[in-house]
Amino acid sequence: MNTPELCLGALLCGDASGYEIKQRFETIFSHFQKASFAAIYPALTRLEADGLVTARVETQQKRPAKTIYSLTEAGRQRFIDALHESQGDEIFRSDFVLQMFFAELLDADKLAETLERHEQRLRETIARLEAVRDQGGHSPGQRFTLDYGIAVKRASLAFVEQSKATFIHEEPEP
Amino acid sequence: MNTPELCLGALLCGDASGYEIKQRFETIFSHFQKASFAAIYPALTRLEADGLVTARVETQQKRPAKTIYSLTEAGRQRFIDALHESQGDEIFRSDFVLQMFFAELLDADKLAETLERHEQRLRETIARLEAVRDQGGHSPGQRFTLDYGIAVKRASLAFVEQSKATFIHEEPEP
DNA sequence: CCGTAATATATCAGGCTGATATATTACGGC
DNA sequence: GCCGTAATATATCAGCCTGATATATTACGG
Repeated sequence: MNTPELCLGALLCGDASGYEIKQRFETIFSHFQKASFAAIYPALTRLEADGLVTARVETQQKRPAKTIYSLTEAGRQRFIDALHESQGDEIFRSDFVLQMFFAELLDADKLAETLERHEQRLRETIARLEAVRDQGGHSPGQRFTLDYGIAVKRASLAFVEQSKATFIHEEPEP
Repeated sequence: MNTPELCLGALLCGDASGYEIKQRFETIFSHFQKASFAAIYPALTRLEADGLVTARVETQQKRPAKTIYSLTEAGRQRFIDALHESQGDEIFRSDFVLQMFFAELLDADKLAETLERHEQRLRETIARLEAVRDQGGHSPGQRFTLDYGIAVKRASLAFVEQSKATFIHEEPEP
């Protein structure tokens, strides 16, 4: 899915400004999609021109004015169509795994740091997803995405923990 | 890591043409990195200009001539430096998870197909990684990347299998 | 003999990221 | 009361990258 289609999906969760759509990418979608402001704002302009969203300006007392976008019925249908046509493609790219591929070229110190840093990031991600899950109020689909993320990250963490012994050989204190 | 740096890594596994480097991205690196021809060829030209690789043309009896690239010592050192400086960033983007997030908007048929298609892809990926692993001859680091991929994909598969019942309600035959 | 696949390189349009810029307000510290 | 930092809100640009497409040659199966 490209950024315009993803914006339609974000707006399915409720009317929002470009800034608020970006926030949705960084919260509810954060573990499986992302988009930058530089992709979102032009996408919204284009979607409005195509009649898939409508825009209204909202002036705020204590904040800059914002342009709120709403899905039109055509926009809603377009997103549902895109969801049905999607092939469910996944992209995984990892510099961590690349580092491990060439583990023999890393200093012992750097290798240990790489593994521990990755472990820590996995723990943080798991904790964050669990916190969101435990807030409750999710649809079965939303719940699936959280539990799926947690299951996968836990498996990664377990594997890294278990592999540490193979790669890190503690030097005795001098 | 950007494409030029990744090409240096690919060349660490032995001299290669642009075409052969692409093949390495599709085999040994396939489960954690990727790059297209349109990124690889300009990268190699640039790396040669920077003295990080050398090029030689090799004419073949039964194939078009190819330009073989070799790492220079500077190129080797540059890659090792990049490996040490890398923050081990990971990118995961999944249209499958997006489909599940909005599972309620999918037809029952499409939802079942989405889950089964994803299951099948996971099984294929696991089988491919296991086949490579079972060929043997890998360094500990390479072995780690294969086992890590297998562990993560198995966890994904187990979770999807277990979740199917929640989302797919078999209609009795009419 | 024909079509398809593999080898080998190259390029282009378009999409996206990361960085940067601008303006406003809120808030904590001193 | 002042200053810096953070959050809100939008916008733009260079540069990188993908997907598609093009070209030429050879191998192979039907």
